[in-house]
Amino acid sequence: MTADAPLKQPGRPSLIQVAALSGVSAKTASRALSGEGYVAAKTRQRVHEAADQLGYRPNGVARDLRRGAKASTLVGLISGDLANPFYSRLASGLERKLRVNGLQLITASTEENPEWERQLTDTLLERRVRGLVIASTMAGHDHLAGERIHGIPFVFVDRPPVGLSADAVLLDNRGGARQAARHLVEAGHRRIGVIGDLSRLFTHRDRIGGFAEVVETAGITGWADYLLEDAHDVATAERAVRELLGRTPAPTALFTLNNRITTGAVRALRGHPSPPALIGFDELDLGDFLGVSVITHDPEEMGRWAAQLLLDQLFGDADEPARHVVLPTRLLVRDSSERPPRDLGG
Amino acid sequence: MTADAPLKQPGRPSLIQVAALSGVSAKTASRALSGEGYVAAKTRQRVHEAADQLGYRPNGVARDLRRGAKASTLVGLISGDLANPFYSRLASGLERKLRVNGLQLITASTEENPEWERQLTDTLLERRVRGLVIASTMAGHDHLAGERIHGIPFVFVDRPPVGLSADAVLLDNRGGARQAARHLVEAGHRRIGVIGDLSRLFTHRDRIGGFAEVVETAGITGWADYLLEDAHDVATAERAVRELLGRTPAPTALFTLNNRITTGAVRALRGHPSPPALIGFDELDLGDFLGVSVITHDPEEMGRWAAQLLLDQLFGDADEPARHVVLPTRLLVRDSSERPPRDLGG
DNA sequence: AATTTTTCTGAGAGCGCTCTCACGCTTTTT
DNA sequence: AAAAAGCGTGAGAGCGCTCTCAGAAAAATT
Repeated sequence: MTADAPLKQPGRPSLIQVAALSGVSAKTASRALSGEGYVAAKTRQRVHEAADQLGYRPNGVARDLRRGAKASTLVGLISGDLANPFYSRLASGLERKLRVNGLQLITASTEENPEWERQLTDTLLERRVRGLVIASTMAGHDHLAGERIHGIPFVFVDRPPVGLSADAVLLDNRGGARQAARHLVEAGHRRIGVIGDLSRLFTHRDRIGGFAEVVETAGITGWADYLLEDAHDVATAERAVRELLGRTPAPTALFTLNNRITTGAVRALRGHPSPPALIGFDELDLGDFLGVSVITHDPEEMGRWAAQLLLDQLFGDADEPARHVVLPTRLLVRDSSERPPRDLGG
Repeated sequence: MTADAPLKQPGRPSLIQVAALSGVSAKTASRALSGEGYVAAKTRQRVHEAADQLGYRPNGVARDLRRGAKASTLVGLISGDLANPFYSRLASGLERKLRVNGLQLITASTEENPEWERQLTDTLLERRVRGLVIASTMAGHDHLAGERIHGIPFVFVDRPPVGLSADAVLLDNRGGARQAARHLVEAGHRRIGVIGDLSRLFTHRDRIGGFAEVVETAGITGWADYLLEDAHDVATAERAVRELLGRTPAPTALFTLNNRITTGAVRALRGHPSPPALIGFDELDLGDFLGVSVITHDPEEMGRWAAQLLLDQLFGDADEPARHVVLPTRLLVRDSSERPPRDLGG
């Protein structure tokens, strides 16, 4: 079952056929259907009837080709994982702001696979979407270098462009991690387990960097022994946390570097007699309910900003230099981080 | 800031220019870049170098126009709310199955707004995607009547087509609701609060229907007094549950008709001295953790089936009649539904 | 009555690509 | 030696639409 099977295509009616049936020229039919220019009322009606009768649907591909990319109303969002509430909220903010400006959002998921990301960006760029918003999982973006000049604007979100100057909306990952670390250190924790996502991701490295700053300033050495990386899904994170808690001495606190990992940690800590303190990056769906302290931020706002930058590129001065927007994070203290450090081991 | 601002388009290089730069005809350049047909090795290289130098990117719109819709690799998914884990899991199953068949998935969200759904389907159909998967929020689908014959295949998911014969993948909503109702009734509950989504949604009506069957057979009258509808988001659901619990007599059990509503109920029940039994439709993110009984099913499987039906339409016999696939549900009993009915009132 | 202006329509070109058809060159087969 | 087959390339058409340009008919102005 491959792409060459015999598929029959009865052929859709074209504008020409609608025009023929209603006894006018193609251009007049076009005018009647698009509502542009002068068309006599009864001509318009005749054309519409013919179109309905034939089941005509305009060919947007041909229209786009003729009009050029600037006519398209589609904006693409490429993200790693749509199931992640962070991205779906970002998409939601983005979509709303685009919609009020007459643009439609379509999204595609790469599942953090650079090869698929490349294929998807290529497909969308070749299809001449109006603009592209990318949460990239790739190490470099040289292949996009020509795009900005050549017309299709794009904006990076969550993760910055590498080897390329382009608009971006980022989070203050470093600052957020510092807030979390400071909170734990000030509560007296010295052994803090850190569970991170894919180590190649920029956000991840920045968060570890912020954490490291604070703990090293506090004179804590050997913190890296309690660092586990590449826990990309909930199950892996859960296992990583169990592993950390089984050590001697065990960490008295945990810092989980994104929402999925936090979820895994919550699972691992369930029913634990003396759970370590816990603080996670990203808000959690039932975070308040579960009493989990988090470094929170506003994904919708990130989406809105991405839309704004895109709109500026579309309708503003094309010669503007690339802009970076950095959004703040906020420490939200709930129960989970208030557990004092109890020294169990050595 | 509208769509007519002065936007400068330096113009992207076309195949013609690549051909000119490398001293060959357009057709040869096309062959060299697409890797099809015979091209001398050094000609191919020359063309590729010229393309790189100019920053050439093929115009997929023109290619699609020339080749016809059958060349496209894009399949669209239109759903009500991508942030809902049900849809994102569905999208995930769909995407994977499409990908191994060389197709790419793009998704668009309607936020349950029929007008936007219409716009998005139109846009995607006009852009000649290869196929369309729709979780429709519309009351009728006459406007799609011509599509199946005219070429672009589509599959309905979660919600059936109305006024139209088309492939669909549905859930056994009625059966699932019966399971839930039976479970509660057999535990002795007589006053069961039911909180539902938008009453116009097919899934919703079917679930209420299944519930009604069971309770009426059990001789329970007046159940509709405890039915609250149109709780489309978590907050509304939470309020609805509080309202129900404040009544005299209060319901001894709750049946929440989808995951968002269940989440709202969990919130409302937090810290309640004697919470009613609870069972929800759809699995919950931390359902096992929270101990919430649910009617569960497999959204990924639904996505895979949708892909299968689409592929069959694309590569199989075009004259096949429309098919409907109904997927089973399963009762998953956890703590929340084991609370016995205690009579508080009347 | 002659003019300008407004309303309505159509012929023809062309967006950028790939397809059909054709021609020449080289290598292999009869 | 000729014919047949395999390679490598290009001219020209056309996918379905909208644009430019232009012309005719109707309405409004002098």
